[in-house]
Amino acid sequence: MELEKAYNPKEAEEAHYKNWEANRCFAPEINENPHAEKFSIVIPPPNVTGSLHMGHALQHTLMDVLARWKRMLGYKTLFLVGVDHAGISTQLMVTRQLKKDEHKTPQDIGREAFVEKAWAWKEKYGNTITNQIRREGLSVDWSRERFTMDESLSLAVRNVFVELFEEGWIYRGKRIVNWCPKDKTVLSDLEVKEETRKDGKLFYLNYPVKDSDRKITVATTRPETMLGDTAVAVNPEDERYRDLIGKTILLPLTNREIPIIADEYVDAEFGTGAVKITPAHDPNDYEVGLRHVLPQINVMNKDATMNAEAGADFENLDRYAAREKVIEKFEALNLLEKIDDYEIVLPVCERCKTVIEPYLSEQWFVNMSEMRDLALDLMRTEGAPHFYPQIPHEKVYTTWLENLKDWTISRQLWWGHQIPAWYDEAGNVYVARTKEEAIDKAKTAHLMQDADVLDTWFSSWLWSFSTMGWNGETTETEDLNEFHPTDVLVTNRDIIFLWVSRMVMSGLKFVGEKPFSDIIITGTVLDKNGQRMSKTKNNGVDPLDVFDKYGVDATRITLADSATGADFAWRDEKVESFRNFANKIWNATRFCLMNSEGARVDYFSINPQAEVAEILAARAEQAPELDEEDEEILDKIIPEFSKDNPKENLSLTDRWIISRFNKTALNVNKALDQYNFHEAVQLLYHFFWDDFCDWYIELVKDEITQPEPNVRRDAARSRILTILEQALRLLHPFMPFLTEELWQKLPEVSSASHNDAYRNAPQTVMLTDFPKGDAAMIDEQAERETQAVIELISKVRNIRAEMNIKPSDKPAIHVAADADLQKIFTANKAQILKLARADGLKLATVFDIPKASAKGVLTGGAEVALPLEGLIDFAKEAERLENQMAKLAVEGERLQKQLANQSFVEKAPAEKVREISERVSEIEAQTKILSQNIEALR
RNA sequence: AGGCAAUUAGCUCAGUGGUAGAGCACUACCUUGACACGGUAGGGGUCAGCAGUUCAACUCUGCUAUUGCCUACCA
Repeated sequence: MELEKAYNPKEAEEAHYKNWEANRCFAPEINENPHAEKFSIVIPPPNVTGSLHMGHALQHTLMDVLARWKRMLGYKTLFLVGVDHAGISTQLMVTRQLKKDEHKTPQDIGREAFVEKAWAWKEKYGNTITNQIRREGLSVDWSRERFTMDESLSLAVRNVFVELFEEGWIYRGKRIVNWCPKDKTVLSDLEVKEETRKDGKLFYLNYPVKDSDRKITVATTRPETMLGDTAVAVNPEDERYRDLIGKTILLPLTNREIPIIADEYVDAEFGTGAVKITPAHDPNDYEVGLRHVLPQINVMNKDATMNAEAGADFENLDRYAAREKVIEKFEALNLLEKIDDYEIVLPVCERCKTVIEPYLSEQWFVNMSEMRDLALDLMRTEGAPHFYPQIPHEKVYTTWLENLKDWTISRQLWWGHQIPAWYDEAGNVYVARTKEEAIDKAKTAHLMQDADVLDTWFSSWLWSFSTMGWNGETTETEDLNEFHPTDVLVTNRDIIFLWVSRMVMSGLKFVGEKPFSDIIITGTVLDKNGQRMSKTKNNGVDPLDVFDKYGVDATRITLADSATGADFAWRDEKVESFRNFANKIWNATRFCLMNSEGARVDYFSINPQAEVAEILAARAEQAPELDEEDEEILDKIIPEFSKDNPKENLSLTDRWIISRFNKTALNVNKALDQYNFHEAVQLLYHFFWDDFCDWYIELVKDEITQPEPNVRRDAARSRILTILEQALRLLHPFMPFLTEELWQKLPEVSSASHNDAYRNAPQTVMLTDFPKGDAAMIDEQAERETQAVIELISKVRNIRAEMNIKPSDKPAIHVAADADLQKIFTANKAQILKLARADGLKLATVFDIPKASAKGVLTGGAEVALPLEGLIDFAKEAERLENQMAKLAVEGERLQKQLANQSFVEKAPAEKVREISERVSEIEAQTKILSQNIEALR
């Protein structure tokens, strides 16, 4: 089979995803093992109006790596996907479209028609993000795809609302809330962001005191709110104003008299020490107002224009126009003290960036104290959920819970879950699951449902279990039994409060268990300058562009490699290097396939012990007529070799790569167990590139590429193919498309290593057995011996490069070494000569070589020399050796000093002391050889 | 204002109480039948600064500086 010269991701991506999805490979039911352990992840539901960004790509990659890994390990795996209905965003989109297409407002068409349009919008555009999730290669079970406004999930919302109301945790009340005048809805504290304005102003207004010629100066950033002032407050201890407390102010521009009150809230040191109090337009003033029983005068409409309460001069003016007009009038009245420049921090709407107006209105709230305590207890008693990284997230989470405030859950929107509360004509409220129930309770049919909907988070906080069929009435389903709690949640730190903590609280409250055991908080993907990506800065990197340019697999493994928990700057150079890695894998496979005739992928080819053991065990138990067949298999797999000691059938190089592979597999599993994605990627990268490509392929190349079929060649071909196949499995969770593409091209894979749980499933690498790594196959001796071969080759190459020997020149290699090393070098002579580009290998215990040679020292006191008659520059060679000696001297000196230190020898662990003295001897031995060699050159 | 984190090679980042690592970039050589998205060999770091604990500190502690994030905001 001949492959293209380079990997082309596009085709593979489309074909394989379609195939996996069509064959339902992602559904947990593909696992036929009734005793399989369970593994589940629910995706944080992206916004239905949204599209994929780097943060998603990062988190999705990690989730999919875990899901694919566990699935291959034989876990019955549920990776559940869905989107949320994004109340405000969707409403904005639909409103905009309505205006564009029909020049109408939502009010023009009415609630029912608007909601219909929103559903139509969702059907038409709402699959953008889910298609992008397919593009990413996520192994999510599409048959269980959920939407927060699905019937069952909506029922869950209603039931939860009713339960919390009946228990007294949900209440309705008039409060100062964060009001977005553009979206015309309340927002929770968490949906409000801050924006610093350097061009802000602080206005100083003079308020005349009644029956006096004195004035009190108050400072404000929002002068228009003075129209709603109902008091001026000073600190009770403030000498300057003490005599004025109890007097009244003639509030300019109105005909109101307002009291001067004393309240500790006022900081005498700040500003003028006197504060205007506007209870209907400021949260602090609201509190002051309650304490002093002040009237609350709301001077604004819901769109932040002034209302009739503001007076005829101001009615219908926008808040900013009103601000100017107030200032003009104060100036005209000679009551404007001054205007200072003032850097101001404004609260803005997270979505539309409109400046939030603190606004007095009636809303629904949840008192979270009971649920908060459940979550805090869980952390105290079980340490759950366990945060990765634990620091600092666990502390941030608990601290926030400890200071939890009530949650504003009503939203003045039409798109969402309408609040299940009805009012009779007298204004009494009836909370019920359905209108019928409400009528029963109210004993009248003349009921009006609350017009507001619930915060989108009020449905997504139920996500871990509402997606599995819990709706408050059905509370037990097979999925819940099998897959809840989920194993791990992967998300970013921005929604620890908005979502994570609330999910924990709802899980404990409604299903009596945590929603997930572990939670991975990823870092933020920054732009290449380390700046946060944002639409305003237009510095975002679109993952889809990256997919197009470098392939999905390269992007995924880049993200996994970057996932250490810390923020990181996105650099194209990095994904480029992983694109190169993908290409390396492609070409290594290409090489193996070019030389695959006569070979088969068979696990026993790299573990003949297992094969022999299995056959001998079968022979012992079963009828003797199997014997002939067994002999045949033995002959085929381990031809010509000892059947009594199968390990000897493998060459040193084979034992080495098998050891390296098993070590890598063990460590990759260990890294993934700890969610250490970076470590796993590094292990895979270096195993594949350094061990497999740079050394293993090169060392076995001659044998593999023999043109004539023979048993040794074919056995070697089987081994390299088998190791490659195992490596592809190991890489699969990170690079699903490339590995599938290549795996499909391998010669038939013997059944010996198939994953039993998926025996009736289609042939795909994603349902093979994930290599766990076998400690028994780690062979430290083989690693040491191969290291010696590698060191020898590298040393010769180093000398060649430093002495500028042409590639075409092939000197002989002289080695002085002990008997053991000589044996190893002899056994690998052919490879050494080839890779070092040499023409002969002369082994001896003691050197006897021409003076004109370049020499090098190897570990263990062995020496290597290249005779370079006529080529060598004696002075240059001496200099080269002296440089090496100088380097050793620096290290030796430091270590000598350490050994000379009495307290080091006494207090340091004996092993450490021994290690260092051994190293010192090694350095001394090498130095001696080097100086002899230098001497010989003179 | 309070809290937290970071500071390691030119760049982006790993890492560990016991001789500093990767990728990219850089230098020299190489179009050798898997791969130039490649190969071979190299150069490059007082691990922000100061003090302390320790036989030993890049790693632990404290302080300082710079940067970033979060929380709360005073009109």
